[in-house]
Amino acid sequence: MTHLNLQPASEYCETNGYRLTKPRLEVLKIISSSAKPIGAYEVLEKLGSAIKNPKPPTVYRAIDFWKDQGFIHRIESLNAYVACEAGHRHKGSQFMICNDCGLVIETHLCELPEALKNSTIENTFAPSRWNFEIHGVCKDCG
Amino acid sequence: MTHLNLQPASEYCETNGYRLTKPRLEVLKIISSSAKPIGAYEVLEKLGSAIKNPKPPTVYRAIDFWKDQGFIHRIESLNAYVACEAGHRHKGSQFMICNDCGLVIETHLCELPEALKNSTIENTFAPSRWNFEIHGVCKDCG
DNA sequence: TTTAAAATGTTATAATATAACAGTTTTATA
DNA sequence: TATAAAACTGTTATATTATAACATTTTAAA
Repeated sequence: MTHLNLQPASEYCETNGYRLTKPRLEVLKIISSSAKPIGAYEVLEKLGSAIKNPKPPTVYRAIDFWKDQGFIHRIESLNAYVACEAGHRHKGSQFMICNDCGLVIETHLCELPEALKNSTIENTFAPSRWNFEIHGVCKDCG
Repeated sequence: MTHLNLQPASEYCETNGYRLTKPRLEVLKIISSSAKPIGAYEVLEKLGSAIKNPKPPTVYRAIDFWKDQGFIHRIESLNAYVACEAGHRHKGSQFMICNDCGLVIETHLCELPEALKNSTIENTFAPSRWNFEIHGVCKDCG
């Protein structure tokens, strides 16, 4: 268990009129408890101990819900999901992914880096969301 | 057809002792000719007019080959592939993806942006490759 | 308190990707 | 130039990831 504080999610649902249902709660627990990004079908397996014979749509719905609300992120290069470390909605995500041990470090930027901002302005492109995935080797593996 | 200059790829193979086989050539042609990122199974369909009854592994092998050599990139958030616009190997990719029309603009950075570099150094993480995908709206759609 | 909205349950299937192994083509070397 | 090794392709099957479609249940609102 890395960081299992479900209160923000719970409060968020309360405040915004979303239901904190059992599938949602359990899926968030599973993803938040995972030290590493976790695949949807691994979540599904684990979900089996809280919910009787769950099916893929149950997992994907909950994943989509939390993703939309910014509580989890999808690591595109791994087809896997991680709990957001920031605990708030943000437009962009940055991850450093260790190719050796699978550790993922989320870094926090509130803005697009200048170099990219400049290039988007040059191209007159209006960015709304972004996802940066940096692969490499973490300090323990390096 | 956006930019169908196959000579660099051909020369690259020549120089490095790789074979420019029919499946490789045709797959590169198809991806290079596409104005938008193209999915593997769409490549497979198109490949049917050059090669008799091709199968997924044929496409994926060629895709993996060109990807490894840096001639094409995978857009992770779209499960699709584009020809590299830089025409050289580079450690990182940056894309701006229009959510309206699907246009993808590849931008060229030789280095990680400072803001990210700093955060990787802080975390003592050694980056080797990266992929940045920025979604938004292009000037024609905006 | 019934109605609408939100959410789940369930079955089936779509979309993306790879494993495994036989066969072929090319290259290197004897 | 014969032959062996390496690189590459062909083919069958299947794994992995994700969603469509529709019936049912739960909750909130009128």
